[in-house]
Amino acid sequence: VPATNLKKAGLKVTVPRLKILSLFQEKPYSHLSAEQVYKTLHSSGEDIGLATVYRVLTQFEEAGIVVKHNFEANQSVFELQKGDHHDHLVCVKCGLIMEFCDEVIESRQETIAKEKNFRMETHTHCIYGVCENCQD
Amino acid sequence: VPATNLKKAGLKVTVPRLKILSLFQEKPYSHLSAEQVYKTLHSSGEDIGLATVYRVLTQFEEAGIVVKHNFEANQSVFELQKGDHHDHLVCVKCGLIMEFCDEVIESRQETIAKEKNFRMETHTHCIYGVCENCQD
DNA sequence: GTCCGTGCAAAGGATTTGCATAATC
DNA sequence: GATTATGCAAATCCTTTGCACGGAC
Repeated sequence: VPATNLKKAGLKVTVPRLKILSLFQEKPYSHLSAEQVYKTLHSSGEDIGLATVYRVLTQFEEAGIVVKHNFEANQSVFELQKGDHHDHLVCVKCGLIMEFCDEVIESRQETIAKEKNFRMETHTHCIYGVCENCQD
Repeated sequence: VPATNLKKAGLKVTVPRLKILSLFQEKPYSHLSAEQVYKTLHSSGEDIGLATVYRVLTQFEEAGIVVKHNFEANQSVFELQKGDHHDHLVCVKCGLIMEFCDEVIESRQETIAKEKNFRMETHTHCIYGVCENCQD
């Protein structure tokens, strides 16, 4: 029901928006760069401009449909906002991305922000290392 | 003793490297972008090219003298490697960066990695929000 | 029909690189 | 003196923007 999701977000239903949203919904755990989205669509025969991909991803982020991460300095990646909050484990060998969520950490963070009179809005927490398969 | 630090890292002692290292050592808690380093040096009368600033910062990072962060998508910031580990709070209004370190969070992380048979190497943890001064 | 969305090409900003000169050891 | 570093300008990469056309409602 990608069309419904778009309407709910106050976005007109257009081909680029539908295709991009479907791409993320088909693989809810994928973390894609704008370039990857662009190339994937093109290899499926879709003729969607890279500028449009950037614009749509930005709109999706503002609408809370996707989340943007800057795991690496040179490019951002996007993943579907699945409703839950979670953080990431990233394998530095194979690029595998796993998710985790820990209540103890979540509540400690709030305490820390409070202590510093800081109004927390979001946070990112990413553990880098080697996944099970890459440890041979 | 910036010159000693450079030699220990296997880097020739040059004016740009000395000046850049001194800048970080004078303010051990500063988090500076390449552009900020460049501008600060110029307002002190130093004539150091921006390309050199980038090259030196990269070398310092490889030598473990500074740490690079991608808090924001569009530019990286660098801070002195002080030996300790710590994480960050970033003000989304004024860009202020504060540091924190929490033992509870640190140990929970290790537990999480262990549960997933993941060998943790590093991690980044960044809380975004509004600092005391920007809350008016 | 109006307004918003898109594609393309050009612009923008951060970072990197090529090359001749200048500095270090 | 040989080698490495620097400065400048040009190049590169990711991302954004201007504009005329096409599509959604």
